[in-house]
Amino acid sequence: MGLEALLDADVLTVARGLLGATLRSVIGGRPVAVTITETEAYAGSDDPASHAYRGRTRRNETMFGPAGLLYVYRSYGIHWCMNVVVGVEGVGNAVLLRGGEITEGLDVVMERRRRPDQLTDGPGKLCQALGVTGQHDGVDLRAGAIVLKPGPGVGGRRVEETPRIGISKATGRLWRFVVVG
DNA sequence: TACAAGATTGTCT
DNA sequence: GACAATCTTGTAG
Repeated sequence: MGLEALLDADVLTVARGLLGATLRSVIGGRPVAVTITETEAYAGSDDPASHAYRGRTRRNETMFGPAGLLYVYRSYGIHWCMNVVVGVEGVGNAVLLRGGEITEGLDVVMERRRRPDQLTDGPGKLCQALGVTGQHDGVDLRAGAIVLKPGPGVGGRRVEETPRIGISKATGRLWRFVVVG
């Protein structure tokens, strides 16, 4: 599936479809690329766990923009988390990127993160690895410092569906997708 | 205007 | 396993 078609699909379909896709950033002249292995879907006004549930605010404004934008927000005042905005403009659907495997720029990531282990096994770490911060909120993922391109898929690996992490509402929804292995 | 809670992570015990 | 760090939003007074 091409990127355009994927971004137009249902948020759950996109969350699953982004597994195996490549996310590449060139920030400060240093390229880093990862294969996405973990995502979570957030469905705007229909989802009590979503930032967009209570309507549009200054912070989540990007979520209501057109599909293909990057929504970056600050978590617990310290970390950055990134989402891919999907669906129709004005709805507030987005897919949170939680984890990936580094395929390019490993040395850059090692330098950015103090610990050599656990490089990209969480949303905050993934952002730090790629060099993504709040100044990248709202950038277009088709062209710019950060580019998203659909991959060949997850291959033969199994995909797990589990409840989302770190939320207290709507935990019954299996909207987290993880590539096993 | 004040305060509690949150899509987290790193450090200390 | 517990807790601090630190900022934005929503709700209460």
